[in-house]
Formats: sequence, structure tokens, C-alpha cells
Amino acid sequence: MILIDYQDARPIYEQIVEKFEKLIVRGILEPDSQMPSVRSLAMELSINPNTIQKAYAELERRGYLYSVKGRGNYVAFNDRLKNKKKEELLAKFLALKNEAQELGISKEEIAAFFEEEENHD
Amino acid sequence: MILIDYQDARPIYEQIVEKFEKLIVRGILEPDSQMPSVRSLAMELSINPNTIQKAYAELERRGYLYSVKGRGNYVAFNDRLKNKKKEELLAKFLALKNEAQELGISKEEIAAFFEEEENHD
Amino acid sequence: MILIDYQDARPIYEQIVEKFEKLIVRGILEPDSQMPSVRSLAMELSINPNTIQKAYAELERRGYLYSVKGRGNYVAFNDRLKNKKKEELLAKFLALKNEAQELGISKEEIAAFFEEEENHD
Amino acid sequence: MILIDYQDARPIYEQIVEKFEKLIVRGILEPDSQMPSVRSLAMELSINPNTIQKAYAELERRGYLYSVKGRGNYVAFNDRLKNKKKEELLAKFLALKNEAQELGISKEEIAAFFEEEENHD
DNA sequence: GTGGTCTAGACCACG
DNA sequence: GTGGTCTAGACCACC
Repeated sequence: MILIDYQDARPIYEQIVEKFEKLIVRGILEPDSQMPSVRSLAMELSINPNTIQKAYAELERRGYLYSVKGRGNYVAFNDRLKNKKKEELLAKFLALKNEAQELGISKEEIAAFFEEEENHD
Repeated sequence: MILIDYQDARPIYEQIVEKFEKLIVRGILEPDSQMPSVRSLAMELSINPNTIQKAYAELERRGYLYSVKGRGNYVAFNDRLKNKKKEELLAKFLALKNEAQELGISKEEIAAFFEEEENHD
Repeated sequence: MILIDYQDARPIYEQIVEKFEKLIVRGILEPDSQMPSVRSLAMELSINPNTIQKAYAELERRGYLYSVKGRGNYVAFNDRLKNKKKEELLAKFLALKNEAQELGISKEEIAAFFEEEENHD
Repeated sequence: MILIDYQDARPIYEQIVEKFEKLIVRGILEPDSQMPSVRSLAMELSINPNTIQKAYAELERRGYLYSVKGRGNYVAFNDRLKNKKKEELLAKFLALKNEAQELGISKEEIAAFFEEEENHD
């Protein structure tokens, strides 16, 4: 389910965080379903449990997980979080649009690009 | 011309690289114009010359600079580089669009967002 | 009567302790009335009986319960306990007031806040 | 400047976080002043650098610190943060007031208690 | 068994 | 020198 890319410059725990964030956002991991245990996932990926722990702590901080001592970690994606994620994405769109305009790419060019890609799918 | 934000988590040399990249892409620094010398810029920003050196080396690697031994560093922005930059940007757009669709945001919603923002400028 | 919040970071037994403490302090559970048995409550909440046992032991330690061997656990709220609880609360108020003053919030500001909230109820 | 209480049930890193939060909020540590380095503070308190690291990371997350790689950690308290802290405090006051009323303590009783303490200072 | 904290020791990037 | 990441191994509380 999770693959670590050791060529990737980003720290391992961050890769894990983002992989799980995607899985949760896409709904592949359903709310209230149990996450793999810190130890078992560490074994599976053959990395240190502390690294998984750090990743889970960050996911909890971001609201994608809640942990119950002695039980495990559980998925906690809800509508509030979904909207937050949506806003983040739209903010990125806006930033990118501004950058594009500075380079002299018109709004029409972007739109055209969108339509074009549509046909490749 | 260049301001370092110490609150920014990114390394200083990277901030400098991106600032100069923007200045060059926007045409504020014209092709073949001379860059400030490593030592003078280091003095001006009161940081280590090694940091400037590293930034310039990275800019050269990316093709935005060429250095002439004993004379200094010069801006090297051309059409090939501009197109490369353009493609990078459009690739980012596509990635973002895919991410948005996975979250269930429709193409129309993005377009609507664009129009809306247009009026705020 | 008791609801466990698994999103709550606190251990389950502690949540149970505090819920019962509130119920007893407010007088919803009357003195000398019988508590649900360890096993029945464990069943009802579908958690481990050990967890209930631990919660009851803690409640007894704090003076809110007394247990009769072979018969069950009974509520034990009295005036002495009520005064103790009152003092605890006032001590918290004082600590909070001190903290507020260190931040530069005046006594008047707090009082004003109190009045304001009164109207929202 | 910082003292660890090993009798305290709370984790060491959390004690450190709260101590520094207080020092920063009270203005004892001034904005943009340098924090002790991870290693030196670890030596001074004779605890592991990782524990300090964790504390500093949490302080950064809460906005009280910013860190510059290769340079150190710096205090980052500003007005926005001050207001946030203020709101937190007032929310606590409200919660406490509600709890007191459930116990049958009147607003007047609390006010009287405040005045009384005033004279002890 | 579970998560959470801590230590000891190492390596890397940054300046 | 600085902060940041990672490993290995230990201990605790909780269930």
C-alpha cells in the first residue's frame, strides 16, 4: 500500500504522511477504519517504528487520524477537513495562475491546455 | 533587490535562487547583464559568501546564469529556457487538476473560481 | 448515560471517571444509589471490564464511591467532598486570573467578558 | 531558566514546551532573540537532544519559534499569537464559570473570591 | 497486543 | 557549529 522512495530527497516520514493523506482523501481508507499498527507497518517497510510514529503524529495533527492508546490509530476524515483541503487546492490554483501570468501565459492558453488534456484521457 | 526571510523554513541559498529565477524570468534582469559579485552580494545581505556561491552554482546548473572566469556571472535567459519553464508550469497545472478531481472538484468549479478571483484583483 | 469519545486522546477509564464525577457532583446520581455493575457497564459500552474496574477504583479513591463486597458499588457524595470540589474550582480560577494578568488582561476585561457572555445564554 | 520536574506525570518535552511558552508570552524571551541550541540545552538539563528537538518542533508548530537551519531557533511571538492566546484564556474562563455554576457557585461568589484574593497580594 | 516517550548514537544539510 | 532525520533499543500506560 505504501512505497518508500529512497531517491526522494524528502524525509521518509513525510513521504508516508503524504501517501496516507492521499489514500484518506480519496476515500480508499474509510473513516473510522483502523490504520496498520506502528510496529507492523515499521516491520513491513523495514524502517524504524519511531519514523512511523512521527508520521502518524503528523497525520493526527493534521486531523486525518485519531489515536487511542492501547487500541490503535483510526482514520478521521470528515467534511470539515474535506473543505479545508478543497480551499488549499484552490489557493494553489490561484498561486499557479499568477505565476503563469507573470510568464506571459494567458488565461485562454491555460483553458486551452485543459481542454486538450481532456481528450488524452 | 533580494530580501531574505529568516522565518521561511527553506534554506537561504534556495530563497536566493528562486528570487533570482523570478527576476530573470520576468525580464527584470535582462539577458547578458552582469550579476552582483558573490562577495558584494554576501556583504549586502550579511550572509556567508559560500551561500551566494551555492546559489549562483545552482542558477548556472539550471541555465539562468553563465560565468566568465575572472569577470563575473551573467544572466542567460533565452527562449529555450522560457519554453521549459512554461512546460513545467503547465505540468503543475495538470497535476493540480487531477488532484482536484480526485477530491471531487469539477472542472466547472475551478473555472468558476478563476472568474470570481478575476474581479478581486 | 455514559458515552465514550474515541477521538478523545484521554484514556477511556479517565473519561468514565470524569463523566461519573460530573453526574454525582450535579446530583443526577443520588447518594447511596447503586452504580451499574462492572460487567453490565462493560457490556453496555462494549469495552473491557478491566477498564470499568479501573475507573470505579479511581472514583472510590477520590471518595465518590464506596463498594460493598458481593453487593456492588454505591454513590458516596457528601458535603465534605462538595467543599473540596469547590475549593479546587476556585483555585483554578485564581491560577487562570494570574495567567491572564501576566498576558496583560485586566480584571475589568474579564468581568466585561463575563457580562457579555451572560446575554448569549 | 528551565527546570524539569520528574515527579510530574507529563512528558518532559511537554514541560519544556509550556515553560518556554510562558517565558515567551510574558516577554521574558524577546521576539527574534536566539533560543539556546538544541544540544546545549540538552546538556544543561542532562536529557537527550531529541527530547529538546521535539519540544522546539512543537513550539514552532504553535508559532512561538522559527528555526533556521545551520543557525538556530529564534523567538517569534507577535500580536496575532497574543490575541490567539488571549482568546484561549477567555474560553477557559467561560468553561470554568459553567462548571462552577453546575456546582451551585454563584457569579457573586466568584467575584467576591476575586476581591478577597486581591488583598493577599 | 497497542501507542507514546525517552535515550544513545549516528549521519546529513546548512552556513 | 547549527537544526533535522533516522536507527536501535528500552520502558511505560492502556486495554
